[in-house]
Amino acid sequence: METMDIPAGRPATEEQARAIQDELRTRTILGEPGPPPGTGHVTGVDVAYDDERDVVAAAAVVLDAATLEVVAERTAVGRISFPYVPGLLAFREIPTVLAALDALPCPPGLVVCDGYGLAHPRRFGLASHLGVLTGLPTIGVAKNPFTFSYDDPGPRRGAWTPLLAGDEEVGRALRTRAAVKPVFVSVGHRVSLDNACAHTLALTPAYRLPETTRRADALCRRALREATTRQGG
DNA sequence: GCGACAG
DNA sequence: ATCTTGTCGC
Repeated sequence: METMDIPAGRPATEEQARAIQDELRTRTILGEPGPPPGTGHVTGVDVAYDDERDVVAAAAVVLDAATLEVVAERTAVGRISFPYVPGLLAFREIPTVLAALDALPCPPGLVVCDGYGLAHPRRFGLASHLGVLTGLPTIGVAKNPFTFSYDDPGPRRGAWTPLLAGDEEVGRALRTRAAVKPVFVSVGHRVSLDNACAHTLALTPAYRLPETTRRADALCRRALREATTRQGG
């Protein structure tokens, strides 16, 4: 992956973190469609924590978008740099995620985040933040609606409804499995909402959550277990 | 002021 | 996110 040219700056306070979000938000690109689903690479990133031991492990798993087979995977381990604060998740996850992405031996293509992008109190969630820092196309696929509202989509796979912040559409509740709770898709950087949903459906041939997320989740948990297991556990 | 609140 | 046993079902 290429080097980032934007100062990330680890905030010391929540106030500083919000100020960084407000500044970086102006660099978000929302006018591009993004890569077509089913082509190139699609990469899942996820993070696992051991707060007790102050250890965090991130994973990046690159899939072939056409076959969903694993092309490459890397992990990174570090210390926890920020507490979990709703709306400031990126500051907790991104340092280690960047390290895992940087270690990849091939271009990540589209990056799928476990969380939100535009659907965020200041319209700058984890996926937006990661996209701006790396320049890569990113989307967010979350398991919960956070503070946003939505009407339940129809029962068919592919059905969706707007995810709303008041009257503003910040994402979609998308049904990826028939009659199963929807996922919550929002754009990060350089991808349209239509395309983000198409990618999400392409990544969910068998389960509610994208294969990228499932692979990255399993891998970062394993990395965390191995990191803590050979220390003091 | 109180509760809710991505992971 | 993480703490945690069994259990229903394909």
